[in-house]
Amino acid sequence: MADFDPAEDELTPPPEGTGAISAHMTPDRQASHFKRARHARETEIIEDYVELIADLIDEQGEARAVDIAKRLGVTGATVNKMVARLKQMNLVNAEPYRSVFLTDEGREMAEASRERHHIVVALLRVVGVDEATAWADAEGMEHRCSPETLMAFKEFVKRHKS
Amino acid sequence: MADFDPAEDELTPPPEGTGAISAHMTPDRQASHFKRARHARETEIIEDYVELIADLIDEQGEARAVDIAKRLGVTGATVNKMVARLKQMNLVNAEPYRSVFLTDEGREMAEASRERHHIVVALLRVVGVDEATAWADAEGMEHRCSPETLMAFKEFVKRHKS
DNA sequence: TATAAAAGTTAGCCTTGACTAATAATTGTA
DNA sequence: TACAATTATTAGTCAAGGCTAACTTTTATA
Repeated sequence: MADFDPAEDELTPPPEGTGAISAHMTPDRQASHFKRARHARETEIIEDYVELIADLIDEQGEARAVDIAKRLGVTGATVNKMVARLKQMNLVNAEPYRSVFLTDEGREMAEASRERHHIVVALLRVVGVDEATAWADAEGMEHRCSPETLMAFKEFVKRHKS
Repeated sequence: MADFDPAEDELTPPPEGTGAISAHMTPDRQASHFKRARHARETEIIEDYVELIADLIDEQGEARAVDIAKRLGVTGATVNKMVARLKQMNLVNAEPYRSVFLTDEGREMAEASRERHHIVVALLRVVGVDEATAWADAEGMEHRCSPETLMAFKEFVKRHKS
């Protein structure tokens, strides 16, 4: 978690051939894409936890470790460790043997994440992906879309739905 | 790398509310989405390496560790370790102090990966994402699309490109 | 052809995010 | 209320994928 420097992350202009290098796709620009991807991998787990905690609170009034574990398909021990990390990041409040709550910051992240999730699902639906697949694939794609892409998705969906 | 069992990966039908649980989105179905996502995270690095090696071979006739490192934005030591792993997976052939070559299996993976990459870029372009952003975002999204979604993208692009 | 520069290798360390197993606390119920 | 079941915590392990530093091999050039 210390690999991605937004300052050096200039968006890379397109190559011309197969996906290969060109005058525009220099090695270090390509490197910045990969750094961006690595950074996304690191943050998406955090976002998944936070979004799920928000869902549980909304549905059941509280987010218990055991439910988080069940829905993520991991063990309670893993959840416990992760919650400690989220707490340290000031995304959740958690006391021993009590369920987990979101801080303002955490809720903000959850909302943002959830909105992205929905936009991606909507876009997939519009381009013809069936609903089940859309929900399955959105889990993952949502973390890799820049604000620009999400905005484009939103606009596109608005213009094309129904 | 031993978490995802395709056998239990039934696609999850959609929920109805905010993204929350419903009769269709049972906890273990949601868990399978997250397992799928974790699996994708594990394989995408492999795919990035393999695709990049293919690019380098096509462009320069060979893939040297130093060039791989430069384009991925990692150190040579990291590349070395990863190449050893790729070799063990029978995706590349590599001899000490020589550059890296793809096995048939590796080239197959590279082609598939590259094709997915291009489809995603094309889809993004069609829905209005600018070219630079499309290339940046495709790095990452390409690994998270199911065959169904890619097929839908392909069809959609075919129907909509100017 | 020496020798310096570049590239590759190896060893050792770190963090993340999983796991299991053992233990402790809480909760529900007979 | 006591006890059983559920839930949470802690400790220790593992593999992946990064890193740096030291060293070796190859390549290029003075």
